[in-house]
Amino acid sequence: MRTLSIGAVARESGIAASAIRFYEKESLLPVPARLRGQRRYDEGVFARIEIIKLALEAGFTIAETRSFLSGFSKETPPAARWRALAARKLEEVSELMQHAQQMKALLENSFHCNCPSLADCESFLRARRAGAARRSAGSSKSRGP
Amino acid sequence: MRTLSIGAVARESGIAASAIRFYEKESLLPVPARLRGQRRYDEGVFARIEIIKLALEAGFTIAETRSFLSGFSKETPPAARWRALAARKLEEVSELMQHAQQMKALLENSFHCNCPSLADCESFLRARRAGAARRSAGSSKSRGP
DNA sequence: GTACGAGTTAAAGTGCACTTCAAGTCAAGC
DNA sequence: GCTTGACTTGAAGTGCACTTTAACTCGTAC
Repeated sequence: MRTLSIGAVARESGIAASAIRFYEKESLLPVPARLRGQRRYDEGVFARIEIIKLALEAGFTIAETRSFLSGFSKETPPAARWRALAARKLEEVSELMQHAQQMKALLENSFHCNCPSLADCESFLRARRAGAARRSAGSSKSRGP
Repeated sequence: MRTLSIGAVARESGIAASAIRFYEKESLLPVPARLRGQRRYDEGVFARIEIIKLALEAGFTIAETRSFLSGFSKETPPAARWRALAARKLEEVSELMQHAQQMKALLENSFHCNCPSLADCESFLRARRAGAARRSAGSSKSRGP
């Protein structure tokens, strides 16, 4: 059975060895077996790393990602806590997507619009209206990813 | 004509006064008029702040947001540079949205899935396949917002 | 046997987006 | 006149996600 060094995992997963060690220290990755003092990983580590990447890229913090991962493990003692986190994060991710969508529209429009000023820009006004609607509905102070 | 103090703008826009000063220092906001040494804003500042918020929430850095804003102003000398930035950012925002979408699916699915381990989880495997497809197509190292 | 490359550690450093602090000015209310 | 509250400044501090550094150990190749 093939086991991999940290360097091999770094190359194949595309994340730095220092980041892998950091994730291990932060308990995002399990402490792997050792061969003469060096970490040895099996293929399963890639699945874990993919989730970590996904979560971090979607704006989860390290602590949240840890919770998320523990919510997935065989033992889920504080199921309620995990569900609450998931629900909250689901909202945040949805918001993030809305913002990204608006920014995307703004960027796309800015190619074929020559508004003299921001205040006249159609796509910007649309985005602003959407933002205002969201704000009046109940909002958050969350900084994106 | 109503002019507003920094405190009023902070309250109405929902961003801290310290952040407004910071944005001014970073040239995201124009230097406003002064009344007895204190900043006086007109209503137009809210439009500007909305774009700044949108851009930052969509993962733009301060420097990129500055470029974005200058791309919108009456004078756009380095139009090519701006278009290049916009195109690049458009890609990044699209990627961000994909990641967010995957994470959303993962979160939603994790409510009614009781996978014994990550490796068995359908929604996770879907996400992983999507990720792998993207990776092989050409990728980035961008950290989200 | 020694140079090389890849790994190990704890601790310090980095970049970003702000916030907080310390020390001050100013106008209004008591 | 003195307090209160909102503002001013530059400088230092914060939290996060890593990276870099320094000093070290191994196994392999020459």
